[in-house]
Amino acid sequence: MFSLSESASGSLSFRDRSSVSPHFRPGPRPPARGAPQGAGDYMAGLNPEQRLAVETTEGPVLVLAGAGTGKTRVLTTRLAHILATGKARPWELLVVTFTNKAAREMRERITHLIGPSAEGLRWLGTFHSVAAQILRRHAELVGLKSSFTILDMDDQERVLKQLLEAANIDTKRWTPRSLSGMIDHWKNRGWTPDTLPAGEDFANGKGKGLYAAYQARLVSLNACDFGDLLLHNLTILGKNPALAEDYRRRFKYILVDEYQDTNVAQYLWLRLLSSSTGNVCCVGDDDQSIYGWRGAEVDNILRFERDFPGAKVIRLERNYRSTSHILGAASGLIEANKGRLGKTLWTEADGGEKVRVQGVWDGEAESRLIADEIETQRRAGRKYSDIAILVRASFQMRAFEERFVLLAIPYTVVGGPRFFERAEIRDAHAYLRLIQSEDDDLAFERIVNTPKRGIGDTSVQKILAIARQHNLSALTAVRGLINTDELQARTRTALSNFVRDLDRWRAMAGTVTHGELTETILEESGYTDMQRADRASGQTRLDNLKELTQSMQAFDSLQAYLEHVSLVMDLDRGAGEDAVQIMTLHAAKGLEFPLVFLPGWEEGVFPSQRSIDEKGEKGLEEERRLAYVGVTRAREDARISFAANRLVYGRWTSQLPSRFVDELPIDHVQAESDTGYYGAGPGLKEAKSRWDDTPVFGAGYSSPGWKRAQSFTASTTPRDRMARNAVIEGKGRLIATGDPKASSNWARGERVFHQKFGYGAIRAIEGNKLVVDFEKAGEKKVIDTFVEKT
DNA sequence: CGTAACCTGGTTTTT
DNA sequence: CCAGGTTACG
Repeated sequence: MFSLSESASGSLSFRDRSSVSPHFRPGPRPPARGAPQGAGDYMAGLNPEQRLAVETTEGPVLVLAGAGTGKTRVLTTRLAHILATGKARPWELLVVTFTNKAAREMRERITHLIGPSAEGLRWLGTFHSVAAQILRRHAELVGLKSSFTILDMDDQERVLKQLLEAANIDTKRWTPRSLSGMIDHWKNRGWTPDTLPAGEDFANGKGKGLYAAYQARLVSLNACDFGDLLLHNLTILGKNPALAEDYRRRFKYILVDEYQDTNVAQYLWLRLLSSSTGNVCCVGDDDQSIYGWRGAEVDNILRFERDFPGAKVIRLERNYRSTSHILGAASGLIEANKGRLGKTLWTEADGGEKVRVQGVWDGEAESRLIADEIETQRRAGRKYSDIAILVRASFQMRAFEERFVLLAIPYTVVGGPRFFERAEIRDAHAYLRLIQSEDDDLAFERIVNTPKRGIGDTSVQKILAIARQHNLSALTAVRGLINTDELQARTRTALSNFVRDLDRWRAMAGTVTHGELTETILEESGYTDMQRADRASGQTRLDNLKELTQSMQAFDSLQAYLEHVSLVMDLDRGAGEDAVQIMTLHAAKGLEFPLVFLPGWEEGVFPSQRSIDEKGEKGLEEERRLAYVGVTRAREDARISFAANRLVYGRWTSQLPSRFVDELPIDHVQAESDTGYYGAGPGLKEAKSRWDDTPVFGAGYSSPGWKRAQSFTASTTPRDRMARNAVIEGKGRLIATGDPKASSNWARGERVFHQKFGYGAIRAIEGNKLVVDFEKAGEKKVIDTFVEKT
């Protein structure tokens, strides 16, 4: 499945030959793709701005590429152009992306344009994989061996937990996870323990010390984490100007994809590898910056012209993906953001369907609505794989999955737990790592008693304590402990068997393939037996392990394989089948679908409460960009929905429609509501409210939800009527009727009835929200339009 | 040393 | 509500 090629210098490049569904291939449509090769031909079909972006090779360039404007095409053509005109040779180009998927796609497309010489693009990869390549060459400058291992988050947290415990810090109050987040954040900003600014801290003054201790521990494990790959680069290049100069001369042209998602460390790294007048081309879209929460600085792209004086800015604004209504809705939405460079997307694809906005009673009704619509579309000839459901958070996925299983609609969840994060895969890797490196204490801990060998926690702790005392690795310590009286006889026997097995496997390593070796280890260690005994999920895990041993065969060294796994490997699962795609909005970036459903546009869900609480206006703007990304994924049809009630963590909560719904320009939107929270105003004739004629939900449906909706429909309180007549105001935007400032006609202590919660008394009034003490359901916050006076 | 009750926290996620 | 982790017991 994976092919590996070794370039002259010994560096490795990987390509995944597995086929990928065509819908995962973004790219401009009208100009024919795959133009015939030959000098100049690669330019055919580019529009003037795209052509300019390709031909402006000298000096700093910022390409602002809006959604669906053919960004990848421009990037690859630009590279082809530089190579075809002989301005540089493949190994003189530095090309960085964020994801492996993007890197892989770029390599494929360049290969398509220029042929096999694309193999020479040694410095094309993710920030992290390129940084890892550089770090392996100079590892000794930061105290590592060039064979260092790269820890994932799990390992990282394990180390941190030990450090926290050693420092007698309450790991409940100060969790390893939050410390790991903190350290990550520091590394993202380019701060080492020495340069950590005052004020940055963890656990009341222990932050700096813990950070330093963690770094020291990593060195002793001959390991580094993801953040270190870049941070160590900064240290090495910063302290060795001659070396940095060397790299600057080497990289004649630098190309950066998704520049809006770079963090400070990545920015500094780029600055070290380029001069301010250098040939640096950054491509991005400030409106699609959605990774601020993990350190991305939109500022980097907003500041580009100041950072690189004389930089040329080229805007790609012609959209080849979506209809004008979709584009209009998305553009209107994003206009509400302040900090942006500004772009106006346009298309020649006029008309199409307006973006449909639908309000429903609850989450269940929402999934029912969407599932029904999918079936309708299916009958009309649309493929399942043309349809995507994009959610803000993964908890929203379950409702759809349940519904789809019920109706036998095929679906795939994109993202989710990753193959290499599964316990069984990590266990197998731990065995391999321990064979590879005696120092890998983390691997030792992981598998010393998996499967059970009678080496319990107390024994392991004792071993680790002794190892630390003598400054030895755990495994080395064990070799000694086998022959002393410090451990119980039974434990010693178990340990000595374990060590003997390890040594035998290590001896085998040279004589058999990695796949065979892994199979032998898993069999002889009893690991497979352990899984076979597990009726519940043992078979799945064994299947996963089978897949693992197979994909390993393609690598010619264990070291190469392990590097690939920790840095590069990701599997395209579920691609190719005809199935509805369910994924988060984040996972959808860069993809496109004919029909896109965007459920859960409710305050608190989207925008998510936390992003607003934690980051205020900045967080809100990022959420809005996320909404923009969501809408612009759609080619023909975008459907937004929101529910009035939702089950969150097992509790019913009343929901307000998202402010983003209000922000959609009315000209491009068709709105409907089942609950009356939004309705058809005078100007929205075509969006006939279902209130007046047909029952809210289709006939034949009979769940409690239906009854609730029915009785709710029948209620005629004044506020209900008001709510139904949602109005269009001001500059042609939908305005929610739930006006927080409307004078309340409720009184504290008043008895009310709620369709879902029953009878209760009003405790407090907050704008249009009431805190009600319900007799059965307890205290709840509800929207006033959903209760009646009794 | 292993299992069962209990508790707690709970976006987004790549490398 | 529910998964994962910790504590309390046998």
